[in-house]
Amino acid sequence: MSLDMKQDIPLAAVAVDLAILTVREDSLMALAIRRGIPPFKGKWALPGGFVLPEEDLTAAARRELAEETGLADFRAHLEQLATYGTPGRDPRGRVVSVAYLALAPDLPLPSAGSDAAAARWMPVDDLAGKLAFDHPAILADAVERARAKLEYTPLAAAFCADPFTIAELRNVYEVVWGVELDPRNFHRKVTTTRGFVVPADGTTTRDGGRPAQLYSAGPADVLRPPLMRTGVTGADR
Amino acid sequence: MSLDMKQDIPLAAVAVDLAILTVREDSLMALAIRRGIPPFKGKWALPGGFVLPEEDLTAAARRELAEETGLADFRAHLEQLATYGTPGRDPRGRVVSVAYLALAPDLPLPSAGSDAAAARWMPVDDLAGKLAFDHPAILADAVERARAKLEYTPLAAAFCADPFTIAELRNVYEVVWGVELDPRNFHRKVTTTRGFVVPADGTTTRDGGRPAQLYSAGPADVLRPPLMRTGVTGADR
DNA sequence: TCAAAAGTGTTGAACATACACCCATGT
DNA sequence: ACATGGGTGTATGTTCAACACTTTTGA
Repeated sequence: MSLDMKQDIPLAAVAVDLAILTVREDSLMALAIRRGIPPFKGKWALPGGFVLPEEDLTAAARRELAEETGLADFRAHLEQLATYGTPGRDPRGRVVSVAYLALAPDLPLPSAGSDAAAARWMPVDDLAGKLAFDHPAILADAVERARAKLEYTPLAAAFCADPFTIAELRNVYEVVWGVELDPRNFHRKVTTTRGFVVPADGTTTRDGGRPAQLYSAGPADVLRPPLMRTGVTGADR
Repeated sequence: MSLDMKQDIPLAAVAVDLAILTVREDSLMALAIRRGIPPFKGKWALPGGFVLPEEDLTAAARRELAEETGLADFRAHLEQLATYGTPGRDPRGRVVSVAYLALAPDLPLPSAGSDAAAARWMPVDDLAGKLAFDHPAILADAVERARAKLEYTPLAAAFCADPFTIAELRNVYEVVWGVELDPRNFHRKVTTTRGFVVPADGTTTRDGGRPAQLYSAGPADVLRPPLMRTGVTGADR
């Protein structure tokens, strides 16, 4: 059953790397680990590791996510980002890395992972020049994907601890996009778009001022209709 | 330098598979090959092959594209789609496949590829139940990606032979989306969106009726501004 | 002359933006 | 009382969808 028995098929190591993003205060952050082993020992990198022989790619990503964040049931959106396999991207040899994008609320400071000397949130802007391997490119692609996805999916809620206020959700957009949004129009848009958010029990004054209604993310599989327009006309949707 | 010298890192074969889509007459088609070698000999599959030891993933995809279509400089849009690595997806052993999506104009019937007994365009709907491996899932993802990308990028032109008429471009949307678009509104929308298409020399009557102005795809790197709306309000763009 | 497709003008509805204004809390 | 943020109402502009109408060819 082994591949190399059949004929001369080149082999490679397969890894997963994770770009775990969160919104903290007023900047977009990513989880970085300081590498405890060569190559690039002592440098910062995205969390990741090799895929086990009988392990699915997504399972490997979930495992790394749990390991690196230190939380067993870390609630986060996880999706495949892209695969990076340029020869020479890893000095150890041919390594093809499947990168995953995770969006997480700004909750627990991760305790140091097993094989990581240190793990911490760092602003993506600071991180761009610090990362080992081709991780700067992976991170850049991750940020771009996240920015784009906020435009046409209700995914922003993945950055918020549940339940959240509309203002907290708005802050996600403002930080990720680097723009200011009108609180009143944003409130209307988000609350009137069916399936985007659903009211939760209670209110909070943690943001100051008048108590704010709490919300949860809408059911994941609910259709999110005119969040986006046709863009080319005439489609009757 | 070999990986297995360092420690026990599991290895896998890395392949690329191509979902090459085109719009023919009135249906969306994909290029399929009839497999000439086991496994699944005689069954239909997406074109693909193993990545060479010192070959970049994109280069492997381009190589396969050229090989399978039989054209050296096959003009087509090519982008990475997703990576499929579930254990057992290939009976020969652990094979991680990086799938690429290609959008091509309906031009030359491909001559049979090297290791393919036959290669032909087939409607994606017919193909769904016929493909080997997990290729039905790959094709489904490819079609979904293509559908989505038409909504917010000027990519439809990749399906058209250059230069093309607005009606031909409209046909792409109608076939890919399975909807009817108003020719008049579509014409206005496409021609007034800056950077989407640029007028080419001459006109044609190949579609019958009054001569139609010919167009080419807009410069790839031109910004495609409000092809999509903010979707969440307030961003001043 | 007629069919067929290209292309323009126009109108009402839907939606986005901007902003006036009121509400409910903590201090 | 007043500062702070939550939330609603409303006017104005832009875009979309529907469709009447004119233009230019081939048969």
